[in-house]
Amino acid sequence: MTTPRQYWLMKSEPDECSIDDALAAPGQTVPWTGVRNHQARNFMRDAMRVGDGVLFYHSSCAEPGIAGIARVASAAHADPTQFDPGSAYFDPTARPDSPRWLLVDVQALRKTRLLGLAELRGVPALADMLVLRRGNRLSITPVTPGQWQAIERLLAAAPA
DNA sequence: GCCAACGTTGGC
DNA sequence: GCCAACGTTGGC
Repeated sequence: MTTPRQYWLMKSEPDECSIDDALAAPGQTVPWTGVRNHQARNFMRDAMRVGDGVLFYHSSCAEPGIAGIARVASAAHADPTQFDPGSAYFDPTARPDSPRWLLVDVQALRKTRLLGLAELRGVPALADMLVLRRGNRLSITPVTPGQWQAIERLLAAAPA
């Protein structure tokens, strides 16, 4: 029995880790540190599998949108920044024997042209995409196979 | 800087 | 368990 491949959108602030930063990292792989939301954490813990597709999204920046394609490269494991008093993500309530916060490693596969929110909102097949919802704040959201294919079609039709 | 949306906190 | 206050997110 094989687990069907799943797809995700993961937000990163490019000031912290852009698609270029991820591609420049050893193995093009970065630890997805700093998730401090239970729902997003639970997606990583309970639903993500190595090899799942990832839309690498730039948020809180001049040009928000999908900036690259990546894959989930590890199972969920403890996010070390929760134990680091010097980190902005330090969580004094987290204990090493029972970490509260998890991360997965994400391997960048390629940079894409920036698919901005206005363009994405113009694609009927993406109308229900969670990241396009008003008030959406969740940093990791599931993407349907149909949405993933629509993104691939957009990129194939206009690669740059 | 503004502000809508939503999560968290804490008094009761 | 309710809910108002507050903090954070994130596009604009």
